Order: sequence, then C-alpha cells, then structure tokens
Amino acid sequence: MTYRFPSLNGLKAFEAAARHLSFKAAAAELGVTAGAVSQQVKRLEMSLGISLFRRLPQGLLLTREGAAYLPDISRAFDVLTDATEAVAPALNGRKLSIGLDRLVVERLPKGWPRHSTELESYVRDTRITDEIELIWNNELDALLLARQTRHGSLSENAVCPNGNSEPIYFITRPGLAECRQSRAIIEALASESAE
Amino acid sequence: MTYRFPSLNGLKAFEAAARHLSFKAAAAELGVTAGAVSQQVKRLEMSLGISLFRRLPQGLLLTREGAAYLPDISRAFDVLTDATEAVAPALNGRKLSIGLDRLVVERLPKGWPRHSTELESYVRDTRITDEIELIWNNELDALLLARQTRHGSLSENAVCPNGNSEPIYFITRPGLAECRQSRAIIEALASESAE
DNA sequence: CGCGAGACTCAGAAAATCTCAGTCTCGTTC
DNA sequence: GAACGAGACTGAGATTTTCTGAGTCTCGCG
Repeated sequence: MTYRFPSLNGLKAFEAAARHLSFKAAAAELGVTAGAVSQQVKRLEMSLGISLFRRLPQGLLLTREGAAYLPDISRAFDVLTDATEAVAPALNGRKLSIGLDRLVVERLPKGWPRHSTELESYVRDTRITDEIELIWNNELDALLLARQTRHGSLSENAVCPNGNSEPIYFITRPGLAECRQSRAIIEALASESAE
Repeated sequence: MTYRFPSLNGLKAFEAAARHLSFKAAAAELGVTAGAVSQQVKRLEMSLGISLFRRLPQGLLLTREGAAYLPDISRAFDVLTDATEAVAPALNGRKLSIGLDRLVVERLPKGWPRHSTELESYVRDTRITDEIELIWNNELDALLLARQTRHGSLSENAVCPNGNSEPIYFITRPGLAECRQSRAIIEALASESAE
C-alpha cells in the first residue's frame, strides 16, 4: 500500500485559502506571509496539473475542481486532528503521571504532590515503581528516581532538593522534557526542603 | 476553524514504518534512507509527547498509542489519495483536451489528431476556441493558437511546423507543460508538414 | 489620475530534511 | 564466547524546501 498525494504543506495552504477565499487571511491563520501561501498553492496546482483557484481582481474563487477538492481535504484534516487529539491530548493543562521509587518517596514531603496546590495541578497520579519501561509504554509520563539508571535516550534531569546534595533524577520522554508541567515539577523539587 | 496536527511528513514516515514494522522497509518505500525515517518518527514522537514504537532488538512494535493512531492516519491518507485521484487523475495515460483556434485548424492535417495513432493516444478531444479562460477553468488542458495572446502565467510554447515559418502557440497550465503528453503533441506539431 | 488592497515575483535567508559514515545492541553462528 | 550480520541510532554537513521582504502589477474606487 503506497499513497499518492501532493505536498502536505501545500494542502494546508490550499485548505486555509479556500476557507477564507483569501491568501492574505490564510497566511494570517497559518502564521506566515501571503507570499508563502501564494507559492504553496501555486506549487500544489502545478503538481496536480490543474488550477484550484481563479484569481479575479475582486478576490479568489474556487474552480470547479477546487470546490470538489476542498471538502475531502477538510475531512482528512479533521480525521488527523481528531486522531492526534485522541492519542496525544494537547499538553495544555494536562496532568502528568509520575512514578516514584521507594527512596524518593521517603525524601519527599508527606502527601506529595498534594501538599502543594500548585503541584497538584500538574500531577495526575503517582505510583511506586522504578521501571523505565512504563515510560516507553506511555503508561507513565515521568519517573522520579533516587539513583541513576540506564535510560536509553530518555531525558534525564538531576535535581538537588534544597540543602541536600543527593540528587533526584527526573526521567521523561524527550517530548515532555521541556513542557510547562515538567519545568514546574523540577522547580518545585529543587526547592523542597529535605525531610 | 484551525487544525492542530503534527508534521505531515512525520506522519508519512510513521504510517509507512507502522505498516512494515521496520524503518528500513519504510525508508525503501518512501525512497529515502533509514536514518531519515528514524529521525522523522522521533521528531513526531517528540512533538506528540508520546512514543509510538517500542524499539526491541527483534524489531519494532507499536505501542498502544501507536496502534491506536495508525488506523486513523491510514484512513486520512486514504481520503487524501482518493480525493487527489478524483480531482487530478494521475497523468499516466490520461489524454488531454485541446482547444484549437480557426486558423490553426486550417493549418493542421485533416482529421487531426486522429490522423496519427500516436497523437490520438494523447488527445482526448478538441474543440474550436481561443478562450484562455477555458484553461483556467480546467475545461481544457491546452490551447493551440495561430497568434500570440496575453495569457498571464500560463506556459507558452511556440512551434514552427516543418517548412513553415509561422509558429503555432501551445498554451497550457504550468503543471502540464512538461508532461509526456505535452511533449508528444509539441513534437508531433513540429514535424507536421504544412498543408 | 492617484490610492489602497491584495496577489504575484524574485533573490536571498532560514529552516527542515536527507545523506553519509560510523556506532550500538542484539541474536546468531561456529 | 568471539565474530558476524541486521537494523536502528546519531551527528555533521549537504541539500532541498519553505519563508521572508521588498518591490511590482492589476483592478476598483473616489
């Protein structure tokens, strides 16, 4: 099974331009300049060998082909966004699942992360474990370990809680390393006073 | 309406790799190196914040998320290919519609393009007209004109039939200018002996 | 006739992507 | 259990794609 379709960026430009019937508006939506959209659409038209828009002085008009193409492209985009949202909900406001090893649990304040209203809003649940596997499985978002571990290409972040020279290791998938949630947790850990 | 989805090239790599459960095979299918696929998938995983594959020594395995994601992505790709095929059938073996102006008709052999079995397989139909509009409408693929015309950014190709110093102009959409069909027609025109 | 809006074009800048060469990890073979 | 092969990974640099920015063009309007 091998698919034939044109440049996907071109489709994005086409879809937006067709919705707005304006390259300028489409450009604003996509966060690029109008020239970029114009070029993308032109390239798409060339690769398809048909024209999708009629350029009239009053503005754009879809050709018959363009009008026929648009709904299908929109539908495909819907499928993509829905699927993406389902499998990887936008990080906005999502809480992370954290695994803690036994040693770490002893070093954290009682009731962590519930002891802090701020932290609570970043952490969904915790469980006691040190299995790196669970991160690759997406069953956990991150692990807090008291000892260093082999972790392949996961992201590791050593944090020394306030007044303590023993670091705690924050392990997570690369994609989560830089998100607000991770930052907040690491920062909170750094300033936890040792028990 | 604004869509959220990750790099579309990354999705292409993911889809192929997931079907083959092999980056190497996916790379072969996509016509790139395995390293490129590996990088694309990794970037996709990072942008989603989840892992899609488990990398085992025996090969790849989809994670639960990867497995959930795949069918939707495939479906979206199906929609895209079908839509594209519907609106712009692959040029392979497609015949062009040509418009001829009156003067050109007089200068072509009787029964053109039927007089040549080769040409016949490139031209679907002809009609007498000189309206550039019809090309932008996709109602015609090309125009053969005896006189030069303003044609915006359409592709123009002047051909002098054998032993004739008056050129015939072959006008078409940019995307069709270089295809086999256009080339064949232009070449045939060049060697038509004048009436 | 001058103006404004929006699309277009072209060159160069910037970013994304690919290749290439080399590494690493396993599993297999002898 | 050492050598080997397969396939995935990595990083640097090359290549290709895409974007920007400035300037042009067309058209409608006052």
